[in-house]
Amino acid sequence: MPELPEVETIKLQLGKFLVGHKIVYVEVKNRRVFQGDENKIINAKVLGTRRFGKVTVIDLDNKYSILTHVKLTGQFIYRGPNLKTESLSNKVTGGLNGPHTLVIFNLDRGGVLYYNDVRRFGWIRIEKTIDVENESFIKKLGPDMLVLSLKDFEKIVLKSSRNIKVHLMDQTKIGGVGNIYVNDALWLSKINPKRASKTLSTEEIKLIFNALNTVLQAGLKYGGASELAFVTPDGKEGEYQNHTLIYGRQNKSCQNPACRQAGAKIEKFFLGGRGTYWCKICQK
DNA sequence: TGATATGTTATCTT
DNA sequence: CAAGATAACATATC
Repeated sequence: MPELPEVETIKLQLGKFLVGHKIVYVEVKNRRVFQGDENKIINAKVLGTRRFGKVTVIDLDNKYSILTHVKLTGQFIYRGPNLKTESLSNKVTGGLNGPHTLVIFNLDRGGVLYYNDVRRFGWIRIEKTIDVENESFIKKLGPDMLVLSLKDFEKIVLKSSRNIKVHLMDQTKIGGVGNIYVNDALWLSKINPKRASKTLSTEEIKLIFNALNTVLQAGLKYGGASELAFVTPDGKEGEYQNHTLIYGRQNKSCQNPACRQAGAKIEKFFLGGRGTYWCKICQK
């Protein structure tokens, strides 16, 4: 879930809800997840939000920024005056201020931002705004898939002999692409996930490039995929999990009519330790 | 009980 | 040294 569309959704909603709020105090319940000195952000006002790959950045008016990566199960949930409805998905693990709530940002005017994370893989860091782009993780990121040109994409693809699926998910090569959307994009472009990157033709690379943009835009339109733990900062779920093309569809028919006619079933196997879905009829 | 889970990284291997 | 492969991180759920 937290791939480019999910993180972009987090960025947009946090921007909408937090801008103008002042941070009054921060309760840190887990020191591994919250790295840095929370006192540096007290009394600071939120200016805006940015995204680098799967990292969200919250910029403050005192020259500091909050950087965060939600990894697999991190959740940001806002409650307060900028919210229209206070609905809360039951996917919010442990509820608000529950056993999995690791950080609570108390804001002015009665606003609160909760960070929940069941598996505690995610992190929140405090950095000077001027240092954000030199932060170790962000510095290593490849160009963001949403702004990458076809020409640059082709160069990146042709550089590796690994299978195309694992290569596309390498954040140091391209920022933002994860397992759900790469599976769907390779199905849409009719390319076998096992194909060695550098053996792909210019035509095939163009198909993958267009397919990736198509599925990422679909993910954005649906507010992300919530089939596991992802929830949006307004406390709701995304809908992309109900619209996947091949992800999660093992043993079901391929959605391509010709393959369905032939009785083909989606196969699941592992590539780079991650679940990979493949129709052996149409994905060559 | 064992397999699996959207991400990243440290640590081998090649 | 670099690229690639694999296990590990912590915990819940099926």
